[in-house]
Amino acid sequence: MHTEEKKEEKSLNFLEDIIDTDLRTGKYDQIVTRFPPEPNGYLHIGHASSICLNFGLTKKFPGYTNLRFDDTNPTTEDTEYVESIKNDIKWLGFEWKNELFASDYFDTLYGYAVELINKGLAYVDDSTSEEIALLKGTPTEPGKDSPYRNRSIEENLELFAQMKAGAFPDGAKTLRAKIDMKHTNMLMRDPILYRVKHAHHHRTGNAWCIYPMYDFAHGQSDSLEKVTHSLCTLEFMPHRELYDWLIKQLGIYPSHQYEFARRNLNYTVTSKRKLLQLVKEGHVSGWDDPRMPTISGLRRRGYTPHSIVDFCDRIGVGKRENMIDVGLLEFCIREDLNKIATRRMVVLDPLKLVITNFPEGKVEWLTSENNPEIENSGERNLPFTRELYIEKEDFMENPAKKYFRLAPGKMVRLKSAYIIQCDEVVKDGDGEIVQVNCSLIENSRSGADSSGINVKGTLHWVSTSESVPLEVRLYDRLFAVEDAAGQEGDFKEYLNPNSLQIVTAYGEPALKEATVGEGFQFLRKGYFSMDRDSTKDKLVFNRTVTLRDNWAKSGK
RNA sequence: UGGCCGAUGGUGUAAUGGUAACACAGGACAUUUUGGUUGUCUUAUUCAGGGUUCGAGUCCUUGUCGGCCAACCA
Repeated sequence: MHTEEKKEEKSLNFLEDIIDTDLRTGKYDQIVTRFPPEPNGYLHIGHASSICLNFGLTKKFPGYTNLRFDDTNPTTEDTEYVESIKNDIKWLGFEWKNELFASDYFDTLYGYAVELINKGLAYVDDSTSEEIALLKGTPTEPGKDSPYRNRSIEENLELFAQMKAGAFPDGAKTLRAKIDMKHTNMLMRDPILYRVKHAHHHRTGNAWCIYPMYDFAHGQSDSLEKVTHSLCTLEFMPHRELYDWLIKQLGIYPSHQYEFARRNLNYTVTSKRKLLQLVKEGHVSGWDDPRMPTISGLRRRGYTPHSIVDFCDRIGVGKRENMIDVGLLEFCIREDLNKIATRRMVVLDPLKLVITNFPEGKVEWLTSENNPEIENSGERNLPFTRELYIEKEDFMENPAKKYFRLAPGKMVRLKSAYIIQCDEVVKDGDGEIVQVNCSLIENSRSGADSSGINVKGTLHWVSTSESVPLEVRLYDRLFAVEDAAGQEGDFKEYLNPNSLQIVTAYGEPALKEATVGEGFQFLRKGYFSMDRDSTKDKLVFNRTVTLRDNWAKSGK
């Protein structure tokens, strides 16, 4: 109850405000939104924001959301993308009312075009692409009429029919709206409605050789579906005038377009074109490479749907250019995983530690909690042996001030095990530390500690003999700069060369039970997710995100 | 020399003419068998000038800065 009240008190964003007004004034009884991806790439975090917006609105207000594929350009689109898009939306936890395709409307759209011709509002243009561009003018200079602009309705009808029948090669003719070549909005300067494209379409096959342009498909599709609020990003703002013009001339259901600012994340790029380039040129392993800001990449990285939806809620929606700190995304996944991820101990960069007063060959089974945040999360068994691995960085021969890990003569606790004291440092011929010898304090076992000793540091550890080797993929940000797309030159020059580091790590045996996609907290190291590359003999884990680390932050 | 849109802490989002708020990030302390978590405290904000008003982040105006617009892409 109380939380619901709180929710209602939360102020509305500008779109909710519009909808709230439309509903209260009785303009609509319910709203209809749609998520309209083009199936020419995988969905990314920016799309997630749009999905949360469109579907979120119809969760909050009466109405529903359709999924509509904007598949009007057969040369770039593919069913592979259709499937991945559907999968990602479902994974995020949203359900669409109707699954639709702009290509379902090709017949209707053709009819609309004929209607415009009959009204003297469209004509067939023989100009080449270059000629059209030339006559179009520039943002500061008006355009000029095409010499084909005043063909008779009959001639236009005949030519358009021939275009459809396949009488002309690609690019030979277009159908254009007849609006105003001097219009200040470039999109109103006789926009192209249809182009000739002898291409196989992923759904209509070879049935068509002319395809509608975005502007002649999107608004009409919205209208046919009775979409009330058609949300798109800011760069489509100039299209709204054409959107409204077409609806008015055709006299069809008046959907309305509203624009919001697309979300940009720093240290990555969110442009399907650029992401496709990274995939095609092999800078990443695929669309779902864990470094990619795609939904599938984030999923493989170990992000949960909840964390992504939460992130989208937190960043909200606005109308200004923005660059969101990826740190917020990381906060969201840490917060989620902290509550749900099972704890395990894994040493990523091993240093051998010998407990000199512990018998050789003996295995003592200890227990440790699976998740301190969950009351009844149970515990698992941990094998403790004479030889252990600890993290290299958890030992310093000459400790810095305020370093409370292991150092000569110092004591630390081994998590869920004993307090140990460092007695001796062993080095190789090069002076590298290869081993530390310690002794354990007799009465200090976790849960049965009567030693009375208090130590500041607690280290994670694994048994050298009982642990399992793991491949661990340590991911870092894809780009070295915040805004790679906005830099001079090729954005790929700014890729972070150290975005992936692969190490062999040693994990406690309980990790053998892990399943693909399962998320863990590797104690003191971060959150990790088992990768699908794992086999029975080789377990692979992706680092989702590190833990917050105040010690590292303080500069050590 | 055009048109359209925008400008609130470092970042993102609120405040709908009436005390500039929330989250993240930053800092400090406490707690902690994870330098995690948690708790408490804290730093920092209305692009600039002019106007309307008892009162302006909000309205008007000028300027500045930023974004978008000249694909047979969406």
